[in-house]
Amino acid sequence: MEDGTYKALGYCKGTDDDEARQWDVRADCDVRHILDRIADKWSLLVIALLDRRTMRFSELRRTVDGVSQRMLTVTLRQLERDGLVSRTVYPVVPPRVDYELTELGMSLHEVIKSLVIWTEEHQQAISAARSTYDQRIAEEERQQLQVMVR
Amino acid sequence: MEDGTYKALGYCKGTDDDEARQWDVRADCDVRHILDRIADKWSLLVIALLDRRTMRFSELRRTVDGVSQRMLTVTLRQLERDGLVSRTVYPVVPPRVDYELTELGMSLHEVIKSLVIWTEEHQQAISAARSTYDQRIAEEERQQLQVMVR
DNA sequence: CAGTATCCCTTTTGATACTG
DNA sequence: CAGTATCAAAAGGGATACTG
Repeated sequence: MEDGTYKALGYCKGTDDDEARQWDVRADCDVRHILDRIADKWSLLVIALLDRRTMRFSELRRTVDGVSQRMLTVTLRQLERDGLVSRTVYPVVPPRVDYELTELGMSLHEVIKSLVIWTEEHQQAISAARSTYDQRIAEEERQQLQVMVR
Repeated sequence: MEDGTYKALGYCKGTDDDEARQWDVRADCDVRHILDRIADKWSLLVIALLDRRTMRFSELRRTVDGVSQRMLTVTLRQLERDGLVSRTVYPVVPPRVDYELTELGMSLHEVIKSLVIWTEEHQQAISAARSTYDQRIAEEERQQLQVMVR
């Protein structure tokens, strides 16, 4: 549960010949760590689904479909910590907790939306590429066997 | 090494009350699986760094900084399989292999570029949010202790 | 309902050694 | 150089039980 301690510090090295490349270049620690969090399976989905309206925990649990209670809780906590999602607890008898995107979260949502849309638009192309690749590999392996038999 | 077998099939359920939500909604298997691949730490970085020019394996290894040889290889293979990156082997004596984005990869690069830029632009905001959150939690824990002592 | 805490298994990843 | 193979360590994640 404790965070703040990052395992791989191998990233953080001084900038050397940087500034030469286009833009990402100074992949310093902060950006990398934030990207790691955002480029997370569940984070991405939660932000993608939390579009403009609040959702209750159970609603998210059902919507994200496949996420365990534990993972959803962990993910939401991280997003809350990063200021991307706000959490509102209503002190009613069957507990009720609402989640919604913050301003920051909404700006990220736009970007992630593009990513999801890209994926939807190109899933055919990717599937096709995979088939082609798999076939090529299978073919190559077959030929390898031929060679070994001789 | 064998792929094609996905662990969690819990995702893939029929569409029920879908179509009601904004856009992600039909988070069917394909899109989810592709997103999982793209929203990967190393994939993201490789695509981000592979901007418009070819790079050799060793160059990528140095640039991505922190990636192990194994992970870079695995990542590049996946990207190649997905048709996002092309791999060119030169049959020279110290082996030389060039990687570059395909058309498909370049279109994805644009989207990922937005994501990286967003991250760069908002890293301050996120850091601030984290500090605020951590302080709030620490404060709450302190108060919890107070209660328990009585 | 919305969690938290634990246990435990699986997947991921890094280190190391070896090869064309 | 650009991998592949193997193994051990670590992180991720599920199942279950319990709580305010």
